[in-house]
Amino acid sequence: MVTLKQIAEELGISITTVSKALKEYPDVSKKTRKLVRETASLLNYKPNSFAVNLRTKESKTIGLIIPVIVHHFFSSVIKGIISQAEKKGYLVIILQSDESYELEKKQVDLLLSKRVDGILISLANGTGDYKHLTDIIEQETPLVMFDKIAKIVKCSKVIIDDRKAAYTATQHLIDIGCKRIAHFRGALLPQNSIDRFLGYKKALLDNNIKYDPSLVYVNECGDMSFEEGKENARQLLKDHKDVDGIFINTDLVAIGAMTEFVKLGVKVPEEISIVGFSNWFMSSVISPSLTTINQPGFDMGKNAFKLLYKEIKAKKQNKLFAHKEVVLETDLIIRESTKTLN
Amino acid sequence: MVTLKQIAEELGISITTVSKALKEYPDVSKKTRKLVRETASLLNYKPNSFAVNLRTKESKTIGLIIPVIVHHFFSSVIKGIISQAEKKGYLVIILQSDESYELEKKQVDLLLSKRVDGILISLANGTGDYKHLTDIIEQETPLVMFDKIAKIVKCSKVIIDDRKAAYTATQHLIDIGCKRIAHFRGALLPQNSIDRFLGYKKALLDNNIKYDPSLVYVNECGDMSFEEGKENARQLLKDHKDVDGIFINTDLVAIGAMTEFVKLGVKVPEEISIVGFSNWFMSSVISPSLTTINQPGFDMGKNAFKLLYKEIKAKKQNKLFAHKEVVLETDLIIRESTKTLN
DNA sequence: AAATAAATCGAAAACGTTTTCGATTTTCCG
DNA sequence: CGGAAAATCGAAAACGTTTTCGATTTATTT
Repeated sequence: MVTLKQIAEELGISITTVSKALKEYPDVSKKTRKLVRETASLLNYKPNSFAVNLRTKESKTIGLIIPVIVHHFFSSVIKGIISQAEKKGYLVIILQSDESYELEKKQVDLLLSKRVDGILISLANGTGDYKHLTDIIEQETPLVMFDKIAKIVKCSKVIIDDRKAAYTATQHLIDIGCKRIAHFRGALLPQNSIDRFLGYKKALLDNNIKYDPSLVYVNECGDMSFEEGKENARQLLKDHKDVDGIFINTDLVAIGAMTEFVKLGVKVPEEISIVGFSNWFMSSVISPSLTTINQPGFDMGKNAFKLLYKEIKAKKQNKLFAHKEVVLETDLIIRESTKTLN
Repeated sequence: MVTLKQIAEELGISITTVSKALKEYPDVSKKTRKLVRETASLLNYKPNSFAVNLRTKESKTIGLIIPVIVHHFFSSVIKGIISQAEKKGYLVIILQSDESYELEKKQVDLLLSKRVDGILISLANGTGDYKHLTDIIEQETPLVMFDKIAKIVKCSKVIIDDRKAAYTATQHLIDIGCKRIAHFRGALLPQNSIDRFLGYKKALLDNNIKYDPSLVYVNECGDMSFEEGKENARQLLKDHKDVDGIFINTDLVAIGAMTEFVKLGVKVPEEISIVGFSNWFMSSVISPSLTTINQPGFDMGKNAFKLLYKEIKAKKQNKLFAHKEVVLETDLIIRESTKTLN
């Protein structure tokens, strides 16, 4: 591996000059600048990034922690982050928390000890304590949270308006004539889950529909899976014969439920209308296709990195940066799983 | 940020001793070892990884280049790689080539200049030149390729037996009575595409079915998308009225084709049987569900990292390591899109 | 108690870069 | 041609760690 020293010896000049020449310091004459550039590329010189990192105290690398990777929404987010990071010359290290608080804590420690320039995180469902996050902030490592956030933690965030989106979804069910609307809410803790539930509830109340807690299905230790949807669907049929609409936290769960309904002879949307959440690609190709809320994963990733980048830049210049909260637009995509009743 | 120096000053001993104490050198007394450990954790000492990298010439970080991220198979591979890397204390930087040779080359350069400890790669469809790969090997950076490989390049590989899998898929169509079997092969270049095509062809010949090139649909600049499947399906109906079975390179394309057939009133599997490839989760929940070849993404990721790890370890010990080629098992999953004709 | 062996420590170099600041050279102008 | 100003260069410190090897201390033996 060729170093500055070798180039210097080759040309009979000092390491300093070589370094400055390569960084186009006005300090060194055009002639030597050119000379250095040429022999550098001739020898195929590549700066030793380990040394650069040590010297500059930055690695142009950020860390990303997400609950799951094999997931349409999250992999879209990853893509958004990476594509944006690339533009600014940053690399991204990906870790997954597997929806476990303990693992999430460990991954944060790992990233901090690796001294990444910043951290992007979407919380695990089980995360209720935020010490590991405030630790990041205390160490002055830029942090931005996206999608599954903790409102308390003081940092930039990029989210959607879950409450509004859930309201829209529920209102749609009401508009097409549903009278008994259930909700599969997933876990209890995550902010999204809370907000979507609140949106659902508010839509009911605004339309003078009595809120019935027994219509809300919680899966405390759930994994938002296909199976979870099937189980909830079976349980729902046992508990309530009169439900004619369901707003479900996630497309995958919704698809599981729909599959189970079809299997048990319950017609969707004729007997039960279903609205999902996230707009997984899958939802558009199954039959019946799923009405859902579009959640812009790629955009969310892009915006998350952009915010992080601003924080990193501000920190480098010792400026302080007012944390921002970006709220992305969602929209209702009406497909075959919901139909006006008559 | 606390350094070895600060601990040394705190205890009135040398930096050397502190460093050795923390690494449990037998060289330093148990008493001072304990003392150092305690004050280190008291001061919340974290070794500066930049300095460690520079000194040890390794970063415990590997690079991963894949064609696409938002993709069931590839995201499974990512998960497999990350989970295995974590066990060995490695972090992974992910880059995507977006199926572009140019971008792939750029990403390789990036990783090499970042001096990652090793590189994992699955080739872009357009990659026909391998200079960038041999460059990696020449620089003595461990390299292993997976799934979309170049046979010529001398390095460890983990793949499936695409030819055999395609043969099995085609044989299944023949077994259920199909006489005119088409093939959507995707791009021309990738090894998988070639092998799957050869498997298809061999199955036909072994069963005394004449191979008809006009039944093979190539999408040179295709993206293996849902849309591609729809287009091919339409074209096929125009070209050939008598086709009763199709073996399709990828599930997503297969699902696109199936959707189009249903839309155009062609019954699957009654009129045309379809076999896909990869076993995307989606394939099990659509209707009709898709017969396909299961491709073990997670396992492939795990094995790829394991091989890379062996190469990295061998390199550190200056041993040479005979490149290995791991071939993973696949299996045919029969679902509703194929049915015995009568 | 002296001689030897064993245990424990630390000075210093090295990894390769960046940057400050002083030194030297060149240019320019009267 | 002399002097000041501008242009060009390089010595050296610093980033924080690891490791070699010699020095010092302690323990052991005769």
